[in-house]
Amino acid sequence: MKVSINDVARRAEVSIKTVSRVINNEPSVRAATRQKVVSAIEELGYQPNQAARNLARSRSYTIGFVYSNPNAYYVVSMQEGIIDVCQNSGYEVMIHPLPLQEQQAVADYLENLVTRTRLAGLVLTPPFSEMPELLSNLDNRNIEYVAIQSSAPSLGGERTVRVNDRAAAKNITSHLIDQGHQQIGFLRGDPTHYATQEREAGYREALLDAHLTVDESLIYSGQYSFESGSEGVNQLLSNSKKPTAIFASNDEMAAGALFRARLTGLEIPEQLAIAGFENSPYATQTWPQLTTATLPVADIAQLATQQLLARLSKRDNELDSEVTPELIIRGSTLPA
Amino acid sequence: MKVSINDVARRAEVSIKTVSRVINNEPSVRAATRQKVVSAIEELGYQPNQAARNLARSRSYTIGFVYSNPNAYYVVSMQEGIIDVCQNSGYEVMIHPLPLQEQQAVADYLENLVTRTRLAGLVLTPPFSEMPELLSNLDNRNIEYVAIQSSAPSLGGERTVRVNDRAAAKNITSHLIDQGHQQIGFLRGDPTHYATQEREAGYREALLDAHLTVDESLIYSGQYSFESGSEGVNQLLSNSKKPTAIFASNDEMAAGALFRARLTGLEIPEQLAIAGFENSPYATQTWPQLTTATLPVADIAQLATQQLLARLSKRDNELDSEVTPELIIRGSTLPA
DNA sequence: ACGATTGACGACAGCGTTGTCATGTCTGAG
DNA sequence: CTCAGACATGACAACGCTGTCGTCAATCGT
Repeated sequence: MKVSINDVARRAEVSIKTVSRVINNEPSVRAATRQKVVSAIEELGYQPNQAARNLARSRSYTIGFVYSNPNAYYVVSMQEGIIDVCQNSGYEVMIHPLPLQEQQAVADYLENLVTRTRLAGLVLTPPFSEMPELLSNLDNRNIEYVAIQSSAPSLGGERTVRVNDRAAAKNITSHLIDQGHQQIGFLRGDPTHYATQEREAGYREALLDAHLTVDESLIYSGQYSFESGSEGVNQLLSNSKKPTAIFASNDEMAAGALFRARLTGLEIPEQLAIAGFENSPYATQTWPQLTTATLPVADIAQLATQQLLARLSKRDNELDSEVTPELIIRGSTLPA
Repeated sequence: MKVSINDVARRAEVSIKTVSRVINNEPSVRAATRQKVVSAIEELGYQPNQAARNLARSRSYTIGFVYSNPNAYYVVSMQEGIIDVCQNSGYEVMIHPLPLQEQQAVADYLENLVTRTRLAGLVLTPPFSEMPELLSNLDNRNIEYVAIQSSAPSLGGERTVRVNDRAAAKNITSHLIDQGHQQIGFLRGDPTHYATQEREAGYREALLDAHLTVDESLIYSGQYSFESGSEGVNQLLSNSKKPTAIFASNDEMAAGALFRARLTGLEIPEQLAIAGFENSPYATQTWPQLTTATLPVADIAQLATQQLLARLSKRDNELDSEVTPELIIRGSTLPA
């Protein structure tokens, strides 16, 4: 049932250590010997025991994915990207959804986690990846991580994959302006995410670039949820100055907005153009479908994981670590 | 930085073994001694090294979650439920999304995985949990698991949490009948899931119970996707005998159906009633909202995990392991 | 009051690897 | 043909914990 390195050694008529060398692809093993060992391993169906390796090397080949995200699609895509890279490098993934708490508490929890399980490294997503104290805490405690964040803050220096939400938000807003809109409403997301500020900044920049003034009454603060999108459009439409277009901070809000706007009897996009952000499944399941920016979540996850693994094995990593979401134009802003 | 059991022992002036006893809550430690050790542990911030424990006990405290599910919401809910239980029992969770493959290949992969990482057990979801050969394979190889499945097959005997999809589907169909519908269309999901057959069986049973005949031309085979729901309703409506109500095998299909039906200009539910299954986010994001059955995914996950952990620690588990989704009636079948 | 039991603890040997260092073997330069 | 020096291999001690068993003292029954 359980075959150990010992059995392999005996079978191949070499020492345990030589088997170990073969397993780890170390040099200094004659080809013939290596072959003997490889055969023995195959014949016996030997699998190295991870726990023993971890103990001996006092490090593990498991990384943790830390998140606190209400959005299932995002979480799953992230996981897929991470696993994808890990599987090709012999790493395993442990998931750690965490409730939102004080940075200090999170840091303590993570340190505890890492020392207990000897996690090799962490992949952090917003909001954790954007908590400055948390990151420097991890730095101090010598915990490897990579933080996925919006471009602006750029905390954590090298250990970062940044998403240029601002540029993308600007592109979307500019697209609306190009369509002739002058009164463009903005549905802000949860203010505890940095992405929120970035998307808003992009919105503002686009308006300024087009020499339009920013009307604060056209900005509504929501929560990235369907409900808050719906509520937001409701409020903006009751304004004296009604928007002719709305840019929602994510697709879920945009879907909510669209839902409510159509309830009110508005034609989309003729009477109200609506754009989202993220290109989540929502974007194609509304009518009309949503103009949005595609956040290549799985790509980001892969990039982040590659960067982390590279650092863990002390390889240098020359991968680009900034990603700009791409504009996708659909019916919700462009009349058929 | 790294404090070992040795340091604690020295500090508490006891033997290593006694510290071990305290950590594992073993009896035969005098209260005073225990207290000394506990203090030492706290003062030093000691964390037992999992790898070493795993090696010494030759078993691990990590369970694997094995799935292959296109539905993000389901996957995440599952994970939440599992983690919930695990955190309270000191277990960790490793996720293993798997491509769909031959049962033998999956079994080999899983065995490999388990012997390599010494995973304590597996939580299997459809379709893996419903592959008879796979399950018996795991049985033979002495790999602990719990399989979440529709009630009918009941493979794997005790190691199972069953969802009574059939009863729930029957309830939904009966509800439609109660509303006076006689021509009820059915959108079937991916035939490789057992759930698919169960839901269809429930649909048929309800019709028979009401002395209605099952009209095969009112049954469309789809894929659990939005697109296939849309396509399905399209096809059923082009029938000579048009349905006045449609029961879709999941909410995503129902949303697709609703989307298409409204495009065609039909009033929902007046001209066409639509019901889904699962109570996913889709169900509340359509207009009108979907009548559906709530599959308490997180509860199921918890139940399954509890059962697995109970078995792992050789405790007896007296938990019920069958769950029937509950009917939720909303606007898509009930005029306001 | 005395042997017999029980309870509290420690010594020591693994668990299955890897790292270090010593040993033995081969190669090529002189 | 000889002898560094490079290469190939093995012995042995960790890694940090748990299981087993032995020891000793406190407790019990009679």
